[in-house]
Amino acid sequence: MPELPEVETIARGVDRRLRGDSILSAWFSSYKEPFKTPPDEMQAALPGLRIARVRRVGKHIVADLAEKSVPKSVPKSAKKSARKAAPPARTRAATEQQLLVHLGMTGRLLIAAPEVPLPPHTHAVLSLASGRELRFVDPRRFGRIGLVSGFTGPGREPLTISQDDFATLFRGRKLAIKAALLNQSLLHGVGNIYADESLFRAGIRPARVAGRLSRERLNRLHEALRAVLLEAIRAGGSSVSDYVDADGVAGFFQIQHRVYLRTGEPCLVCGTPIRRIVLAGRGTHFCPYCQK
DNA sequence: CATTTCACCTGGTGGC
DNA sequence: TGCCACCAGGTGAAAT
Repeated sequence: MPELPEVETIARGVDRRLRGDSILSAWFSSYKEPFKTPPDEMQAALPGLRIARVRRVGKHIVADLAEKSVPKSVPKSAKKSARKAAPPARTRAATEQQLLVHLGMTGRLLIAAPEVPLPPHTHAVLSLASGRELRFVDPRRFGRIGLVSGFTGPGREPLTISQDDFATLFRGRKLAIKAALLNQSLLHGVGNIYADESLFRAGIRPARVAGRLSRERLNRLHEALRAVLLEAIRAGGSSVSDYVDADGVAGFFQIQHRVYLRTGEPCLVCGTPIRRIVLAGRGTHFCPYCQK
């Protein structure tokens, strides 16, 4: 399901519910695909960590994990502090762990009570101090979970990149602008829907060579992309709870697509039938009249 | 290096 | 109803 707006919506929902909770234990399925970090490693590392914050980076959901602060009333000094001189500052920042979740095409994060039966294709379950479980479910197994630190994502953020930097990304590139938009090491977070939708709004044919687009057209694309992503985030915000909660998979309240999956239907602006081609291996939808 | 193609999976849909 | 081809919002490895 997930491109930037969906992942943003999910990350916000999980953050609101789980921030401050901590991990008691972790279970992982026996498939190997979903894991970027060996499950036994995660199983060993996760218990005791506190979920400090959950946020989105590109299409990734990042949970910042912190050592559970030890209550001061239990000074361990009596036991061991004498043996090793403690390092002066806890410069933990560099080693701070992050749980990384990529939803692939069909991944879902669910928060449920333990007594709710596990849905089919559940690949990870974190038991939390609050008594709830965070579950990762993914039939197609394109999603990934891993433990990392210092994750910044493969590319630049479409919502915050400047017009100048946006234009620079495509300089000298000979690939189609649509393929460039999908390349996560340039911009991260844009997927097939919002690539098509932003190109439509900017009036640009998906097959145009990225490096040959005028600065003016790139500026228009920059703005169209921001606009459609923000609109989608606003629309998605209303259904976060349905998505994240136990078994409510109501899906997203999506904005109306203007070209995506509208092959043969009339363009909403000029009435010309929307055309579908395959570009960069993906179904690509555009209006042959409005997009030049 | 830049770019393209393809494999990786399961499930839903629509035609026959 | 059953069977089958095709499509799906993702990526990374392999090929070009």
